[in-house]
Amino acid sequence: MSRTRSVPARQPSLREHNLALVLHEVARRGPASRARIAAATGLTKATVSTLVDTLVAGGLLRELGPAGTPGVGRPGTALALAAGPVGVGLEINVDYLATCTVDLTGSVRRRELVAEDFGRIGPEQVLTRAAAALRAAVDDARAGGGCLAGVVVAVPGLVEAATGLVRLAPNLGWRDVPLLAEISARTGLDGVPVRLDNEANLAGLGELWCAGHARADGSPLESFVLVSGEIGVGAAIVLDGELFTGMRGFSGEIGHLPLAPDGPPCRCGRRGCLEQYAGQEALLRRAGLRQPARTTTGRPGGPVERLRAGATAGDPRVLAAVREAGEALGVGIATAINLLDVDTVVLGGLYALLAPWLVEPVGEQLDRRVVAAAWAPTRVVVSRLGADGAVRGAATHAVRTVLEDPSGWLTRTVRA
Amino acid sequence: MSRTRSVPARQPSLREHNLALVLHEVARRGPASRARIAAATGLTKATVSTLVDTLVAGGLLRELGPAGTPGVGRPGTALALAAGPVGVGLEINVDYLATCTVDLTGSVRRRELVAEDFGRIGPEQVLTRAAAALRAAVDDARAGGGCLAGVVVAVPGLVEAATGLVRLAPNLGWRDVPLLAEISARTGLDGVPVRLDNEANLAGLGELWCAGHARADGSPLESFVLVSGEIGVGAAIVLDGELFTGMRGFSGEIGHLPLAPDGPPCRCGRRGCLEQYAGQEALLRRAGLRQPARTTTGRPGGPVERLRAGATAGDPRVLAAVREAGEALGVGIATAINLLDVDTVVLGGLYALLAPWLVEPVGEQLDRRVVAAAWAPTRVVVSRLGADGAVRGAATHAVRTVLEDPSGWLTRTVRA
DNA sequence: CAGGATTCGTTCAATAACTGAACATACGCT
DNA sequence: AGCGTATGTTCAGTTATTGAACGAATCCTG
Repeated sequence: MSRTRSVPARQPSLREHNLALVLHEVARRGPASRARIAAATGLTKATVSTLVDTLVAGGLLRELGPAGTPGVGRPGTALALAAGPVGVGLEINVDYLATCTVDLTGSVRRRELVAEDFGRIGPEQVLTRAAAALRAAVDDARAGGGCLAGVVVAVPGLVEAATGLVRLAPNLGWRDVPLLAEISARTGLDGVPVRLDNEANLAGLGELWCAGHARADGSPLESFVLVSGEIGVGAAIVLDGELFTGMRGFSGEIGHLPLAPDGPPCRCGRRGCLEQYAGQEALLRRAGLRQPARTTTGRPGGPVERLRAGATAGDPRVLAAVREAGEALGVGIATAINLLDVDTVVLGGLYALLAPWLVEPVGEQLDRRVVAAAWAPTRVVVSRLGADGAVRGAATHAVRTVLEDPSGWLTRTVRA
Repeated sequence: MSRTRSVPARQPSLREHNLALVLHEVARRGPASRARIAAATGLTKATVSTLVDTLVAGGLLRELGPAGTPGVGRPGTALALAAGPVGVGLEINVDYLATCTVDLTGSVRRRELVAEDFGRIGPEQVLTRAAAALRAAVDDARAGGGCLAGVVVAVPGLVEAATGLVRLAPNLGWRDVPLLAEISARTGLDGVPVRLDNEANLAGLGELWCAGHARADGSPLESFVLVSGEIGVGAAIVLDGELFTGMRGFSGEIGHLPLAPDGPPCRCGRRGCLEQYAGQEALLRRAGLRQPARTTTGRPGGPVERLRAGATAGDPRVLAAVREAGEALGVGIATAINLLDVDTVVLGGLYALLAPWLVEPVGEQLDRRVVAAAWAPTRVVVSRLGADGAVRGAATHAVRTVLEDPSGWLTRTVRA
């Protein structure tokens, strides 16, 4: 936001701002007439009319025809988001590859999931498969007449968005992989913006945009921390409806929070990290379940399902392990909340599946450890997208650029 | 920033933005001619001229007369910040009360410090003294012809900026004190905006604006975490030149980060909190120095000075205590950095005074525990304002509102 | 020392975009 | 059928930036 400050505001800046304002209004509150939009935004009916004209001409809004709303007065013609441009999300994970195509309205146009163990084969081959899957999604989108707004790739690990590098993805066995360059080279998507982000971060955005969470007063949930349990433990920080990525995109690394100086040894070289209590492998080990090949969240028959089944059946070892994980997680989340002062925690990934057994121990720790708990009560909710969050978030993130800057999008597509 | 999105941009919005742009340019890079400002901001010379006219008329800029810069071409007339409006900061602390008056250029007009033990007397009396000190500062500022832009009050504790309440200030023994209302009632400053914030937060802003820190490449330091050691341990989070306060202003509570489940008991009811290793009282106790009356940072002859003297003299108990505090602090800071991904830590308050003995252990822990350390090296620097930070930050914060929104300031002062 | 080169700041017509009011349109109600 | 009401468009008016032209002030050069 400070970046905006250093750029001059010319006349067209007004237009840009107000176009986005109108489009956002429709996106948030659904179809509405010009008059209603004017009232809601504070713009004049006249202005809204001209803005709507350019948005309709640009394929971002469409008229629904005379509204059937009964009432006195001339009925307005409702305006809704046009399907218009689409965004594509690609998720590369340990044991599957997923793509997702989403249009402006947020509806999913296409989903694909390729299951395969990617922890075993090298980055080269994974990237080839990923590029093929992406290519298929893009071709399909274009065949369907959609204009491609962008692509966002989700990877579990330490991701440097600015350079497009995957710095460290322990579960994939990657280190300093130039993912963006490789993907671009293998798909040849010229002119299409391709971005990269952490899987937990994108799951956070998915939860923000696609899950329809609401606070107690009905307003949308716009600030929260999503903790995502996989092999590691990651967190997405969403503040005022925006993802907080940190200076280089490395925010939310909560997995190696030290809990006990003499706890179990961690692969990071220290002891007693959160991951050693609440990570997937630790959880399985402590629950007494056999350690299988590395697998992520919630495949049927997978290890997490067995964990869930054990908990449901009342297996005392499983219940104890999950409770301990919940307590450890609660300590970690309390630390994050003390630092960030957000009031909502979303349990994601693995934790969404184990939520029934986690909510209580987590909540207990929060009540005990959040310094401002007396004045700022915290809420624990469960992810509604589960393992889908990251791809959904990625695809929506891609198409959302149009919503954020319709003016830029319009000029770009007119040029092309 | 999302808040801005929901408001229509009218014609005057351009003016507001560009006025701020021009004023910021002068504030950041010092006196400059109209032509230079135009080049730097990207605005036209014509536009800059009219903007400068209104800023000069409003008393925010002044002409320095023909510039003596040698060179071909007609010399420009340099424009500099006018002293113009002033901001007043008031700090209420455990053993002193401080006020500070700062003008637009950032220079301190007046400082006052009243030493007294405020931990012993109730809020009522403290507020009366504080109001008197504030009243004196305001009267003095007005007598000097300055127009008062605002007042900011700094308090060590959990502060709810939105309501003006001090929720919890353990060192003062306060709980749910309606500070803003009380101060307003006792000073009768009608029409002057009075705000409230946490002492550590304001020290962070002081460091941001008044200390002239620079990164390795010479650019100003705009993202950092300031850890401030007093009786408790607090942190200010500054991101992209803006203070991050959290949803309700409770961010940065790092003092009760759990380090060891079986560590020394803490007044919060749990064990092994950071405060029990790195807080002032714990530090004194562990160093084997007598526990005196509660006193804050760095009064000559005070306990912190004795600590410093002990370390300088090489007292092994003191050195061991300080090193342990540094290690504990390092763990806490590493946690914050893993979550936030900032690259600089500022040691403030007590820690600024003990910095020579802290930098090494803190740095060691950061190298070991920051997950992204290999790609995102962290830097530890020392506060340059020390105990002055909070008042300076508060006063500057007050006057900075004018810099952020000159247009609003101009209309407000014309009305008055 | 006169003329050219160069940079600074102002003036003025042109342009972009929002506003407000007036007006035509379309519907429900009596 | 006619009135009241809400919608959407048209048009003149206002605000603020732009671009180009111009006078002003200084340095450099022959």
